[in-house]
Amino acid sequence: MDDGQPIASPIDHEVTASGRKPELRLWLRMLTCANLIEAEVRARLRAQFHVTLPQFDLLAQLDKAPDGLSMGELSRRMMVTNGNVTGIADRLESVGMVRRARSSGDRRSQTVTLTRAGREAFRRMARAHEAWIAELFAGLEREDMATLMETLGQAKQSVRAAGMGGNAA
Amino acid sequence: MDDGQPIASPIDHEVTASGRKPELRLWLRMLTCANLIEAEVRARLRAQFHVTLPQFDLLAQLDKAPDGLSMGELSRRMMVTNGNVTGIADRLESVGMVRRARSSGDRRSQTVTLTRAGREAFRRMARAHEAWIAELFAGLEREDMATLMETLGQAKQSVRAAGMGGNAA
DNA sequence: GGAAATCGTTTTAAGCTTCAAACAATTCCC
DNA sequence: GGGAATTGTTTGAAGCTTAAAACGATTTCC
Repeated sequence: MDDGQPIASPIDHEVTASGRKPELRLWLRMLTCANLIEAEVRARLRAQFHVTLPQFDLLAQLDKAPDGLSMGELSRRMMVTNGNVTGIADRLESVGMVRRARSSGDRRSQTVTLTRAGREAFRRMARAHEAWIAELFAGLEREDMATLMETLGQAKQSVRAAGMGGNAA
Repeated sequence: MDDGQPIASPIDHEVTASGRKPELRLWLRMLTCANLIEAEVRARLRAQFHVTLPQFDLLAQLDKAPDGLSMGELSRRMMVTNGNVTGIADRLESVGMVRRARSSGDRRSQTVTLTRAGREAFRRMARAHEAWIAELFAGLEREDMATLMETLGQAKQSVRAAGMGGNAA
């Protein structure tokens, strides 16, 4: 046989974080938490639907845009590079989940749409996905969820502010 | 020139999340937040130290283990697959940041250690990294940080419990 | 002592990701 | 109208990631 260790769970940076600044510990905890969930979702998408997480993300964008999206628009919405979208769309197209067609107005542009099969498959996945997430957070008090939502919102704002100010043009 | 859109920030799944279960919205918010920070750190590590995030993670593990670690132990601590560590260590070795040596006791095993240069470089990075994180969270109230830390801890527990029960052997 | 199982690591194939460069079509602007 | 800049997409190179298979060394256990 082999010894392969199938699913390697995500990084638990936290074990490492004893005598450090509280910001760092907070970051490591958030990262661990997000990685745990992401790994779980990724594994289930793969096992139950034979799709990768980025593929699921792309399908989700298209599902919300009945008229389809251009590659560039997809790239913006998913917030990954253009080249990245090209590859993901290629694979989804080769499986018949999406279709690409030259846009009428602008011949540079391609419009990507869900095929019927793609939409049906995605709907099934989305239902399951929503249930998984609820399941993963089931151990959380109603109130804690609200608190988390709120404080994460503040964190997000803080990060965006700092990221802009400290970095961008 | 070219048109390349350099840094593509991480996915803001949130825009997409209106009429959904609160768990889903919470998850999307957490993901956005983590992605924003990760992208920022990744970009800064690259720009200022010419290192990738996984490389930084590996160095961090070694820095805390003065006697070095085996490949397998690194893999466990970083919680990624063995093969993954092989590649990251290869690259760090080729740049002279780490060294690999056959273990004395067990000839299957390799012990990876930081070189002097590797350790010095890492220390510089770690200092900067800690400051970046503090900077990114600077907009957060002291109290909110504590709350986040606490509720994220609960979330982590919930996820781990569900991940196990719902999935593993 | 030797076959079988296990363990530590690397390799391989497939996919994701970025940045940068290349191309083509379009728009700007004179 | 025609050259220059811009825009939409793809391609290429490098690195990360996983799962699965391959290998060698070691341990187990008869």
